[in-house]
Amino acid sequence: MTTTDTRETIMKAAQAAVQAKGYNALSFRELAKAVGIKSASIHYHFPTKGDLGAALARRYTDNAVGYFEQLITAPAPVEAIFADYVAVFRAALLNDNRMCLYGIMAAEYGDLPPEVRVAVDAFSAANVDWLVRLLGPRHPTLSDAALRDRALAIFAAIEGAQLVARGRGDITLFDQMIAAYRAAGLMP
Amino acid sequence: MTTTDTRETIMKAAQAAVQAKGYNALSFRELAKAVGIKSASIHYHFPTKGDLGAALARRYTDNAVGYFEQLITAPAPVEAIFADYVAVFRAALLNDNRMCLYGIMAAEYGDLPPEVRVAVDAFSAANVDWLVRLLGPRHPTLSDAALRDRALAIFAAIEGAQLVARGRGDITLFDQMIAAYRAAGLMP
DNA sequence: CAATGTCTACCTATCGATAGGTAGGCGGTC
DNA sequence: GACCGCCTACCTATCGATAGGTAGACATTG
Repeated sequence: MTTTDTRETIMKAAQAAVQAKGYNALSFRELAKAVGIKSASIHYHFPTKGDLGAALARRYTDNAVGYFEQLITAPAPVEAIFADYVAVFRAALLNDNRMCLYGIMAAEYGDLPPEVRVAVDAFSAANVDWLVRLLGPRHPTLSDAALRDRALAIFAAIEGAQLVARGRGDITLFDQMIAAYRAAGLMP
Repeated sequence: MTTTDTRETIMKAAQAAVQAKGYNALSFRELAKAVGIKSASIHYHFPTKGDLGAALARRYTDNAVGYFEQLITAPAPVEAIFADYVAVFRAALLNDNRMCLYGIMAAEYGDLPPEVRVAVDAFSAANVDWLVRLLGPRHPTLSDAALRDRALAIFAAIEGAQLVARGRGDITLFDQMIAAYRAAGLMP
């Protein structure tokens, strides 16, 4: 197995574990078992747990940014693009009732190594930036600050809906909350 | 020190620790140190960590329900009562950037003992019930189901705002998100 | 072309620290 | 004298991390 393959496999398994049980509950031994190597070999690829956590968050953000970029350049109405955006968060729940990596790491924020924190922060910033770009043309009267507040509020509402729906273990609740947000006029 | 006092002290310290770092990061030794007793003595009051976690969540819900009941019976406009409701979640952030106990435990849901899970679920149910009672008269045209969806969406949005504001370490962001929700018409 | 050195990607074995949990003793109060 | 509240002392399991080694790929050099 090449370096890249194993590194990828580790990150995939680690991300799944964090999304299911949190960063704190991620153990090198369990992770190694899932990958099929020894825990010492994880340290070869990621010297410390903080390195792994930060790499996870960075890759998560990069992947999201890439996909969002692809979405926003598509010749589709804002409503359709936004629906695809929401579907990303919905997909996490569909995947064995897992959380968005950001959401679960944000909850554990107080216990996160500094390098993981900055990587986590980058995800929310990227989402807000993207939402501002998407919604800006739709709200020409809003000030830049008000637009950013709106974007942040939308992002937070989606994260919250995920958090609550996950606790209930019912993905239809997520859909209903998104529908309620839309009905209230918070989202397109 | 009487049983009640120590038990109370343990629960206070435990709640603060969980709200700051999560249930998983709560350790009997650190907790004992904070209280000023030995970890074995914690086990006297709470045989297992699950017992402690469940007791924490139950008390948290009970306290909230009691306070909410007091709020809703006050002769005040819905807007004022709702503002007091939101202030409860704001207060957690003010208290050393901590999370609502529900929010942080919901995020760790996948790694929670069953008895803790049911106690956590009770909190969201209590909030939805209360919000339905508060907002019902305000939305006479909404069906029962739609009203519950709206209540759940409001609760989730507040939790999400707390989660995101906490990551940013900026309580004014929480206020701005709540303002954005209100401006959009999601909340009174 | 063969010997040498270096690199990758793992391994075994172990470290000190800490996790939750338990058995039994000791002093104080009713 | 029984019970309550807390203690000392300990257990097993697991944590992240480290040391040191090895098999094989690959390039370098005489």
